[in-house]
Amino acid sequence: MLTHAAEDYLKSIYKLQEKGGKVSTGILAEYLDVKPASATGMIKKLKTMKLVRYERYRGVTLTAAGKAIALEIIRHHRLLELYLFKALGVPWDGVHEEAEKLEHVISEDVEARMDAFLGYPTADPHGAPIPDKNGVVVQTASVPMTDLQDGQSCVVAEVSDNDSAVLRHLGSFNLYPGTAFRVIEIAPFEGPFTIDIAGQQVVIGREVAKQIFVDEVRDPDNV
Amino acid sequence: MLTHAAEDYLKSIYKLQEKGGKVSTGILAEYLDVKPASATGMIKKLKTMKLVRYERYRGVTLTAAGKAIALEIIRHHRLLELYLFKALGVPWDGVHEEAEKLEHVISEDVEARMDAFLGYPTADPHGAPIPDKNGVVVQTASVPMTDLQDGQSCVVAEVSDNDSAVLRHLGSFNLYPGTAFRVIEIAPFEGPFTIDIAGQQVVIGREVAKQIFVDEVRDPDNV
DNA sequence: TATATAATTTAGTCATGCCTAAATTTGTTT
DNA sequence: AAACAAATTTAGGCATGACTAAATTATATA
Repeated sequence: MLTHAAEDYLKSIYKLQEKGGKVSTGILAEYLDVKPASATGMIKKLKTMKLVRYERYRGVTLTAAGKAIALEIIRHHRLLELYLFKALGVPWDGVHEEAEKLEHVISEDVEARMDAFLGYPTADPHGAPIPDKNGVVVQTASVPMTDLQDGQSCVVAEVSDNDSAVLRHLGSFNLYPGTAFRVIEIAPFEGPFTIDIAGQQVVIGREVAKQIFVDEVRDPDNV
Repeated sequence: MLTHAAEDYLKSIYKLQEKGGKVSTGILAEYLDVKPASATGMIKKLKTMKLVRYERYRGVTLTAAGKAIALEIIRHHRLLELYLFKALGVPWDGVHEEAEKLEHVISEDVEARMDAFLGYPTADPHGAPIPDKNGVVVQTASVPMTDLQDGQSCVVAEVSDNDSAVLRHLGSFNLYPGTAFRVIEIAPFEGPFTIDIAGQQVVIGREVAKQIFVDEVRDPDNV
C-alpha cells in the first residue's frame, strides 16, 4: 500500500499532465505546496516503484500503473464529495477539504456502498466527472466561461473546487453545475462579465470566470 | 493538532486505565501491538504535552486534557461505527476496522451531522456507550456473561469489538446488543455455556463468553 | 557564443514513530 | 540481605517526508 503522500503526488501529477503533458518539478511542487527539492525526492521514489516516468530536468509523467492509482484516488475523492454533499448536507464549499483527508482512508467496500447509495453517479458536486471502478473517465467538451461572447447562453458544467471562498460566492447567487445563464455584457479591456441567472443580474470577475466551465453554448439567434 | 499515533496512545491509555488504574508500559505496548521501548518514547512526548502523568517504572495515567482528547477520539470512533452500520449497511464485524482509520480524520462538522442523522444515539453497534460532545460517558453496570449462573435470564448489553471473527460468529445466531437469552447449562470445569436465544439452543465457549456483557440478570424464580 | 537567470538536483538536517540490543530498575525469592 | 527474573528505559538505527543551502543544468538574452 502507498503512503498518503505518494498518493497525493500521483493525483497531482495526473491533474497537471491532463493539461500540459510532462509535469515539471517546480509546477508539481507549487501545486502541492512543497519545495521543489521535496518533489524531486518523492519523484525518485515513485520511479523506483515504476509508477512514474522520469528523467532529471525533463519532467514526470505517470505510467499506466501510476495512472490507475491516481484515478482510484480521484474516484474516492469525488464520490466522497458527492456523498458528503447529498447524504450529510455538507455545503459544497466544504466537501473538498473533507474529502481530501478521507480519500486516503476509506475502504473499497465503503466506497462501493456510497456509490450504490448515490445511484452510481457520474459527476461530483462541482461537476467534475467521477471515474468508474475501472478508471474510465468521461471527459466533457466544456469550455471556460472566458471563451463566451456577448449574448451567448449556456449551462454550467463544472466549477473548479480549489477555492472554497469562490464556491461560497457562486453559491450565493445559485450558480451550480446545471445552472443556465446568459451573458449580458462583457466589459472591455478584460473586464468582468455581467450575466443573467434566472432573471437576476450578476457580475463575475475574470479570475472567477476562468474557474467556471460551460456547455451547450448557443447564440441568441440560434434559439 | 496531534498525530494519529499520539491519538491512538491516548485512546488506549484511557481504555486500559478504566479497568486497572495506572497503565504499565508493557500492557500499553501489547495493547497497541508495539514494543515497550516504543511506548516509552511516546509516553515521554505525551508528558511534555501535559496530556499524561508519568514517572518512570511507575506507569501512566491521563491528565484532564489527555482524557478529553481520548474521549473525543472514542466518540468519533463509536459514532462512525454506528453511522457505517446504519447509513451504509456495513456489517457489524467490519465497522471497527473502518472506524479505526476514519476516527483520526473526520471533522467536527461531519461528526455533528452524523450525530444528528442518527438521532443523537448513546451506543454503538456493539453496545458501547458513545460519549457526548462534552466527553460525558454513561457507564452501564453490565456484568460479563461468565458471571451468570445456570437458569439465569438476561439481555446482551455490549460485545467486545476487537475480534471480527467472534462478531461474525455471534451474528450468525443473532446475538446482538438488546438480544435476550437464558442460560440452560454450564458445563463443569470451566466448560462452555449452552443458552437459549428465541427458542434456539446455542453453545458458547468461555473465551467468547468473556467478551459478552449482559444486563437485567434475573433468576428463573424471580420472573 | 558567452553569460546571466531560472529551474532542478544534490547533500545534509530534522521530526515522527517504529525497531533491536544492551543497560538499568523493581520486586520477589531464598 | 543477596541474587535472580521480569519489566522498563536508554542508546543507537531505520524509513518517511519535509526542509535549507549549495551545486548543477537548461534556457534565454545580449
